[in-house]
Amino acid sequence: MIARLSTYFARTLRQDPADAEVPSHKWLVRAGYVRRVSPGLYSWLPLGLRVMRRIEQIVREEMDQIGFEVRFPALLPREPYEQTNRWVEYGPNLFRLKDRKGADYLLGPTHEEMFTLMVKDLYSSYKDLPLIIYQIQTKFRDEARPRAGLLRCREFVMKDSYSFDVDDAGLAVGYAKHRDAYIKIFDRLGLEYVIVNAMSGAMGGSASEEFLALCDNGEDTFVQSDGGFAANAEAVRFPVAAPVDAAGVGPVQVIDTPGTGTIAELVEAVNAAYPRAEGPWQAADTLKNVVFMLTHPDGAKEPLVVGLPGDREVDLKRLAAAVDPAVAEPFSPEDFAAHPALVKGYIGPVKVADGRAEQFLGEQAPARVRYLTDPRVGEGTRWVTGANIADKHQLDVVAGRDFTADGVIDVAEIREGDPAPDGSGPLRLARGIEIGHIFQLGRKYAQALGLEVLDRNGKLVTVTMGSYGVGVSRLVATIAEATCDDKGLCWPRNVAPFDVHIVIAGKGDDQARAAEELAAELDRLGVEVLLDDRSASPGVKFADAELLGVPTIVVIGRGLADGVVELRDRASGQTANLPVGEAAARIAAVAGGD
RNA sequence: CGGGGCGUAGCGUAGUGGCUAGCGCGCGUGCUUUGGGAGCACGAGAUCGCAGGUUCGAGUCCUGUCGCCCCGACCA
Repeated sequence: MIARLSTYFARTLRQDPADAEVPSHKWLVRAGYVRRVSPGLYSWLPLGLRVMRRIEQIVREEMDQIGFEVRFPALLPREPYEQTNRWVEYGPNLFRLKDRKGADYLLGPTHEEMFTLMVKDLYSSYKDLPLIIYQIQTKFRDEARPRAGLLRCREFVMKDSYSFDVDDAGLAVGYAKHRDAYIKIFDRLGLEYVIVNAMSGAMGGSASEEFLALCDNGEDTFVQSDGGFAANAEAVRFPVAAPVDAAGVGPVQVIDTPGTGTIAELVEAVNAAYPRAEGPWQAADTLKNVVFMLTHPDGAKEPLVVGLPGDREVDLKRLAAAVDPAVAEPFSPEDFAAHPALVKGYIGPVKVADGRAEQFLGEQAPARVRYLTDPRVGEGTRWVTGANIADKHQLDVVAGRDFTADGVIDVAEIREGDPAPDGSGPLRLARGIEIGHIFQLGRKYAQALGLEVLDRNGKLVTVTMGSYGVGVSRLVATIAEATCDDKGLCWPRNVAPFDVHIVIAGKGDDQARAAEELAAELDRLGVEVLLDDRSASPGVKFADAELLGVPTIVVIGRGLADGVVELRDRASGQTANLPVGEAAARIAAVAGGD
């Protein structure tokens, strides 16, 4: 096809929109691909739609290799979501509405229920399985804070698919098929990405993995080692430190440390009053004990003390993942008032009474408080820590000798250079955009909705499921983010809105005629052409061509007198002159077509 | 929900309580121009987010309200 810019429904902006923060958002708006309607809601202009459709098509082609495309309504009745309890569980993120009769509806945030019910409707035997079905459809989530343009929206296009199997082995196969399909999709899109474990170690192996496109503007933090380890920062679990010999360590000593509510003050005070032979005390020699108030799903409240080396902070996101489904909040002044045994700034696991050290936090605490320690607090490690008395700390508190924690909690911040849990080298921290997620769901939805089939013994078994998502509209922004430069967008060939952007850079009739002829010839060769036939000056047209990001730009201008047109590669900036007679064939060879 | 910032033409913005709200881009008409965001002339386009209030007089001050952006909380 040939599209003419003089009449094309698009408008480029010369200045950055005031509300655009990330590059993808800025360029997509400036180049006339999308418009913001409201926070998290975007309208798609022809250029943007063409890119999204091409991405969608790549996703579809790979999904068709493993499953069947279907489509459900976006507007859904409450009932199925009631059955799986998600009408309640999904909480405020669910868009809810009523029809004229007052019946409850929702806008689908994801479609497990509908897929499960459709399979239940059609299938009833193990012989029908395995099955993979998918849809590419608009999803709605009332995000607390939409952000970063198209990266986090309230309405977005997602490919969601679901696998159905009689047993766990089958589920593993469906999961692996999706993993492979996603690798093909993201490779075809030219994205740099990592596959990270999304869940905490307890669940084990491959139950859930995320595909994260590398991007500094991404919302997810992940860690990576040269040895191949990769995980979501929330999901990393470090091994507990091996026991060390503490035989030579003297008994716990209580020391005076007035006014040392923070680790920095403590380290300074201890160095001044109790210098040691091995060199100055460091923050890492202290055992910091941080209190949180947990709220369990049933509403019950419980204090939790986390013990970790004093040079580390608690990472609140890692904490949230570790205590899920409970919710952790910092201990408030009221909480401290209600728990006088916990002396703010001086909390420790040991109490010294009559010269004897005894367990305080954990088992023997007066009002039992759960005490969990960082994996670095291994048996035999020796610490400076709070004495549970205002203005007093303790020296030579040894883990395992003087106290035993109730367990391990790995919520300390991860630092660049920390060793990978599997020994594969130092970790690097990086950010990514979640573009895909694969997840072994299990039987939750099948059970709730009664999806059972007869097995080969004639016995009813509940089907096991997987759910798998790709953020299609998010991919538009992700690719833009990954490929744009200081001039604008720069699309990979297989998702670009057009194959070739022809700029008429001269005012002469011959140039316009040559451009039209070239466009027509390219069109015959199956190349999709955007022809800038506007009467604007060349500078405007060059700038717009770079802004729009079509990978191949052809300039027909002053070179025409010498019988050549100019071929420019948007990404590399390289240019070449082509004889007019050969131009169409040579351009079609680089720019593709049918 | 907490913190910070901002609402003036399609976009980007200026505007000590005082004349008819200014500028750039974009838009229309005409002439000139055409290889890196052209020039000249004329022109259209704004109930200054909304509602109250103070004042002889409010874009400007006060109160309320709505909306937007960023950080965090929350959330896939």
